[in-house]
Formats: sequence, C-alpha cells, structure tokens
Amino acid sequence: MGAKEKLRKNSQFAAVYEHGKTWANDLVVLKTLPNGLEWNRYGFVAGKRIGKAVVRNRVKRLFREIARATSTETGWDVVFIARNQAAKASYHELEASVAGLLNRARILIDKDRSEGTAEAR
RNA sequence: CAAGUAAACCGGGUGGCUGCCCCUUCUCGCGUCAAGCGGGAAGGGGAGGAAAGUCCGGGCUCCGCCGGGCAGGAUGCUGGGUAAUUCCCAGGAGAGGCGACUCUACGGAAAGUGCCACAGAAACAUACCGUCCCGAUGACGAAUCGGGAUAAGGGUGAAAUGGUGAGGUAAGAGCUCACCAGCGGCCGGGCGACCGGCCGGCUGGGUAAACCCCAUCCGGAGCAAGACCGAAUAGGAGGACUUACGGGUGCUCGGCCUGUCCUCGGGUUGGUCGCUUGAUCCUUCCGGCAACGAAAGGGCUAGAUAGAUGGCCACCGCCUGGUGGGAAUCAGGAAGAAGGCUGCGGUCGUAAACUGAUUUCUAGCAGGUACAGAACCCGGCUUACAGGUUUACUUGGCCC
RNA sequence: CGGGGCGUGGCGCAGUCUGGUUUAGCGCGCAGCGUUCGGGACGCUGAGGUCGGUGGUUCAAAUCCACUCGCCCCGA
Repeated sequence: MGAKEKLRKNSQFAAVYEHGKTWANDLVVLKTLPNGLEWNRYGFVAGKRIGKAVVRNRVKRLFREIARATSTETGWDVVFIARNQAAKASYHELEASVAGLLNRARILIDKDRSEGTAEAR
C-alpha cells in the first residue's frame, strides 16, 4: 500500500467525516465517500481508549491487511474506526465484520459471484 | 533434599504462502541531451530488557557577548569512578535478620525565629500531691499555721533534665563510687567518615520531609531544536521611543552592541538535511579490592513521518490442569508368612501383595505462551513482566 | 517535548496552604418514623468514608515528603 493509497491529512479525514456515509457494528465503524480517483484511499483510526500503543498498532495492521486482501469497487475513500471490542477480536472476526459492512455500502465485490460469471461466459 | 540470600542471563523455534519500510545492484515505460517522473526484479538489513514512565545527568542545536549582586532550584556520612548525575563501586555509622545478607532524605538544634494539641503544677523554667528539718499553738503524740531544705516517690504525657546498683543524708540529690550512655580534651591508627585508649568536670527536651544556617553545584530552551529549498498571503493596523527609551531568554547593576521593539490582523503548515560511526559493540590482555580505565585486533547493528517487521497455515518447544500406565523413595501393612533364637511359655521378624503421600518418566486430551512497539542520541533510576537457565553462599534435615 | 490540575460516603463539593482541638463536615440522594385520607413538601432520627495506592518523617498525617496508579487540561 503506497503513499497515494493512504489518507494522510487531517483535511482528508475531515472531508470523509463531514460528507461521507457511516456503516457500523460492534467492532468497527466505516465511513465512505467517493473520491473521484481511479483507486481507493484508506484511513485507519484507533483511539486511545482502545488500548496502549501495542494494541492500537495491532488493530491498525489488521485493518490494513483486510483492506489489502478484500477486493472492492474503486474510487472510494474509506476510514476504518476501531471500537473497543476490536482490541480483543481475531483477524477472522474483523474480516467478516468489515466484509459485512462493505457489502451494505455496496462497494464489495463478491468473489464467488464474479468467478461464477466469468465461468458462465 | 527443603527453605532462603546475592548476582548474571534468556525471554519462543522451524518451514510454506502472501504483504510493509530502508539500502545496494540491475531493468522497463514516459522524457529523450540530461535532470526528473512512474513501475518492476534480485540480494541484504529491519524493535526491547524494559523500546514504557519521562524522574535525573550529559552530548548536540539555537538564544549576540563579558563581569558583579540578588532571587530561585538541586544535592547532603567518607573516599573513589565518570562526559555528568539524585547514578555506580569501596568503606564508616545506625537499624533488621539465627545466618548468607539487606535497608537508611545519614550535615547543623550552645546563630536566630516558630511550633509542641489534650492531659499535667510545669513543655525554658517550674513545684500539685508529697518527703524532711526548725519555730508557734497543742500534751513530748496527732492536727493546724509560718519559715526553710529537696526533686528520690506518686500522678499526666509521645516526651518531665541521664540509667542500674551501692554508699551517703534530717530527708534527698552525680553529693560520692562502679559499669553503661552523652559531652569536652589529649594520645595512637586511618587520605577520610570514623575507631581504640586515657583523663576531666559532671551533664538539662523534641521538631530542620517548619522557616533557616553551613558546604558544594546550577544561564535558558528544546530535533515541533535548528539549516536550506519551494509554495502562499501581506507588504497592513495600533502603540512605545529618538540627547533618551526600548531590546539583547529570571530580576537587577555596570560595560559593550544594536536601530528598532511590542500587540493585533493575515498566509503556509509541502520537501530535503539534521538522522544515525557512537562517552558504540565484541574478543584478548594489562592496571585497580571494585566501579572503571589503558592498549591491540575485529564488526557496522532499524531509521518510519496517519508513522514500517504484519497476516494465514502446519509442525515442534515450554507452562498449567485433570486422566491412564511405569519406576523410585518414605510411612502403614491383616492371616503376625518364610525363617532365626529358644530355658518350648515365647521372642525377633517388611521381603511381597495391598493402601497412602511425594518425586520422576511416559501416552493422549483441554487451556495458555507474559510485560510491552524505536521517533535526535547516549548514561542511569523507577515501574510492568508468563516462564526458564547458570553461579556463589546461608540455615535446617538425612546419608557416607 | 514542556507545563499545570484533580482523586475525600451513591453524586457534587469543603477541610490540606498553617499536622492535633471534630467521631473528617455540607448539599442532593438513600432508609425509618412523624405529619396527611394518600402523595409531595416539611420536621425528627439513622446508615453509609481503606481521604487513589505503597512507604517514610513526626508523639501524632486526609494534611508534610518520596515513589507510584488513574483521569483531565494547556502550550510548542
């Protein structure tokens, strides 16, 4: 994930917070906003209430891995905000949680379905 | 073997797939003179003992410089180590422990000031209950009154002017003596803190983590320091001053310097450097009780910037729990077996099965695998931490 | 990186500077009783506190000192 795929400035985060849509469950809050680019940009937030530095870094790494491994529509800014329960969650729990939210946001590409259509053709 | 004391150290491993940051080399596309921009491949490196808390100290950088005074702060037995310290080492004194050993904010209360509640007569100057003597009224006693002596006894308190014993006295008191404690002096040992001995007079509270005194030390700010490039906005408003005023990183004085300085308003908050070779690490050897220092040889060991070492899987290791099996040790062990001795009445007899406890090996099962993430860099301190290893020593039990 | 503040019954605060005089106090809340036909309000009574933790100084600590834990705020 190169520098251009990250949300880096406070103004970028503020734009997503202000104008984006919110999708949430017990583990994570997603905020999404179309960015007009040909790629996605991601931001990861783990507040101080999540835990100490080790825990916060771990949660952000897990989210970063999930964002890399999940295939989505392009042209979106997505901010991942960890909630308290995320500190104790495993990779698979977080992955399922994020996939559910992305599906509701209609930017998730379903692997099984896309493979199915490719074979049909 | 058990309990403990003191040091030093480790703090998961292997493999596969797939990602991240940095460096080196190569390469592709755009450009095509180059710089540059975008992408790819290979190789190498990539968190800690505390990276943490930010409690001390130093390097480094900037604040224009020098000197004096005041304020403020820190430290506080002695000697040494160090770049430096509130750290470390060695030693002294005191306290704790049977001991190995551990702990200590450990200068000064005859420089001065303050405070010491309640109780108590008194918490800086004193005598409440008492004790004793003399005198008067009594009857020589008791009692009362007056004068004097005393600080042993009672009582209060956290603390009452050395403690114990003996002598002494009207009763008493360091009044005298012995020992102990404290103070002062002399002699001896030690660089010193201090220790040992002798002598002397005879002794008057506590609190400086109350103000304070003494000695020593300290300029301020911090890598968001600071330097350069680029971008953007403004090129303003108000005030102070011009024989002096302001500024010059606590205040103040003197000297030097400077022509500006303060407040408000506005813009940017991008890149490069600083940025990792350093009081560095390892080995050997020398000096030193040690901390540590000197020399020689060798090594290069993270540099991010919404912030890099991750994710998934497999196997193994380690720990905990209960289950099955085996072994060892200890205790018990019916019928008192076999058997020994016999004065034929008896007496001595744990080997075994079996039971219980502890330790250990092993099989498979379940759960767990700490504390914690570099952000300028070092030296310490403090705090957190599953579990494990090694060495030295102490006490107790058993065996030789 | 630097600086400052807070922690006291369930909640919000005094007391800490200047240690003791008080059993650590006040308001709201809680419980019981009274008052009322009943409730509220009011009156009376009562329960409830490791003073964040550990250690130290002192005769004596919520108060002084050191370390430590948690929370909050400010500046660059």
